[in-house]
Amino acid sequence: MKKTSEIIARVINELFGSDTSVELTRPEPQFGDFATNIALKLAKDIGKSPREIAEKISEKMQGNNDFKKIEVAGPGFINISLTDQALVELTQYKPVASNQALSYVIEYSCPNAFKELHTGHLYQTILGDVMARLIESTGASVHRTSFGGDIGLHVAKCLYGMVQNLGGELPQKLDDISKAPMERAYWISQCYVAGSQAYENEFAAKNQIELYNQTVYKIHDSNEHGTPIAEIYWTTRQWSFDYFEAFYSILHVDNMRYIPESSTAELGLSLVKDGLEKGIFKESDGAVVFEGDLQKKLHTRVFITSKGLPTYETKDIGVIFTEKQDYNFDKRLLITGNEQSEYMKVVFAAADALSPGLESAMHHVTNGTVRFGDGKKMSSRLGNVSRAIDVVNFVKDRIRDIGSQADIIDDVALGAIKFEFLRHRVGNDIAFDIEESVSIHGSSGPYLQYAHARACSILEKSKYSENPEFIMSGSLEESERSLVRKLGEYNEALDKSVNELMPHHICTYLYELAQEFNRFYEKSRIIDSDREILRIQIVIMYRDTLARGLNMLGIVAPEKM
RNA sequence: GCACCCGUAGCUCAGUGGAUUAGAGUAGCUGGCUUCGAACCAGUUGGUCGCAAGUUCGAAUCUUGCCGGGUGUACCA
Repeated sequence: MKKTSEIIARVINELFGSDTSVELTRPEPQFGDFATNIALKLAKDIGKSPREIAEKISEKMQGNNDFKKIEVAGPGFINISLTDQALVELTQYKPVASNQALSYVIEYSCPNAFKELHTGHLYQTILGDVMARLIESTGASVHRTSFGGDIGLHVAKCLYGMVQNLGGELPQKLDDISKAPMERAYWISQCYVAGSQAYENEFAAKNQIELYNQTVYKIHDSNEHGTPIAEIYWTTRQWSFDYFEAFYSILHVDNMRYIPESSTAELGLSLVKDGLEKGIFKESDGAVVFEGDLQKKLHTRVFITSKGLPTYETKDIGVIFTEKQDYNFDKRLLITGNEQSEYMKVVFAAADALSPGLESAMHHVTNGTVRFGDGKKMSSRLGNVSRAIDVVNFVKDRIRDIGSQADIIDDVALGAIKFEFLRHRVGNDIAFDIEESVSIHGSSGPYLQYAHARACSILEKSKYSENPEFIMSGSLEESERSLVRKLGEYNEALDKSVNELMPHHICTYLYELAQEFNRFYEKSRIIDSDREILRIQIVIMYRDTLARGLNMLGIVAPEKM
């Protein structure tokens, strides 16, 4: 594709002396393999009719070995058909690792300690993992981080609930709780709910919880481990971290470094106080604020409260600089829900004021919220529907019902969940219909996994499947050509996903690819056909492309299912 | 009030740094398995791309104004 666009650019330069980059699109197959509207774009500058320009360009392109046919269509589109040989070459193209020297930080998932992961975390963890894979594919070194609260009111509420549950500040009683990370997390979350309710309803509890809030800060300040309440705090905090690890491993996403808020508050606080002296921050009603700017569409936000406590803003400043110190990132990608979009603009602007240039190195991607397509059905079957683990288990059960082989149920269930989340454009809300997501028909993870398994099964039956070289003699038949053409588009879909940080392009592509294969398969006999050698080569390319795409999405491509 | 995001077929979504005849899945209807895995394929029904104006040879896509939905708007995280 790049090669073709360069050829056209050169031709334009020779004809009209202007330097332009030529963008090619993939038109309907009947119009050719590539198309460009460059003539229409040039018409104004050159002062000739688009059609005339297109004719000249196409004339000059004739005779190139890669092109079978070049036509001018409509108002001045140039439609290009490649030779079969050139089409096959496109499938061989490998993208170059262009970001080898760059250091990336990508922060996502970000659950609070002492809480369970909900559906939003599930989505974001999957999305962030794929974003990281996409960036890794360009050769950059990627550091995955997750940032969350291990201090604050929610922790105090939880501590209160735990103490009630244990019958006092009795850390030794924690031994009676399950050893399993998921069950421990469940217990902690139950305590949080109880503590939360007590906070709302009981005056004495509210006072005690506010005391605990102070206590937790003190525990950190003095690194206190001796008191019973400190012991409960440190132990269950670790349980929380263990639970995160356990959950990420269920999802088969790479481990990330969890940066707790307690470790960034101090750094953030000192940076903001420095900034206050430099006039970056201002005092207002006893609080330290970053003043908004109507032009830049920033609103004013508090960084240090009038009581001297750091807000989330300051902790976020802390984590930015922690990551800068530890990884010296060139780019920092942050993924959060889109409700934080305005908030984060302010934090980024403040960070940039503290260290000029930082803002341009940071990029905030916001994801939509996960809604439930059929709320009624969900809640009756699942109870608490917002828990991530319930969604995972539900999908596993459904996949099991369908009758998949036991050893790949987890892979298929995860494939279903991941694909369902990833096929949507990032930023849009996701209507998660759980029944639909486990569907094995249509645009789904299991459909693609099945497609892969089927290709593997065909290859197993042919004696030519070990042949690594693509040998082409003669020309491609129509159904072969359509599939080869589609195979060549993988790299374009990947590039698009990387450049836009939009994984759904790969999803769309893989589904189209599988459909194209199924059409080919209906029409063309493979095994025992006189074109078996050629067709097997195409199936190999197909299987590999499918596997590469699925792996990029963090989905296992099974050989059997 | 102001700011940001969204509005495409009954439902779920692609397509939105302009382009040839708006596409998929799903639901409905029809046809195709003694044949390489039918978890499939083919055909069909279904759309004034929220509304209106503007820019252009050309707008789902860009601009403006409305309508509708969501979110955010200083001491919670």
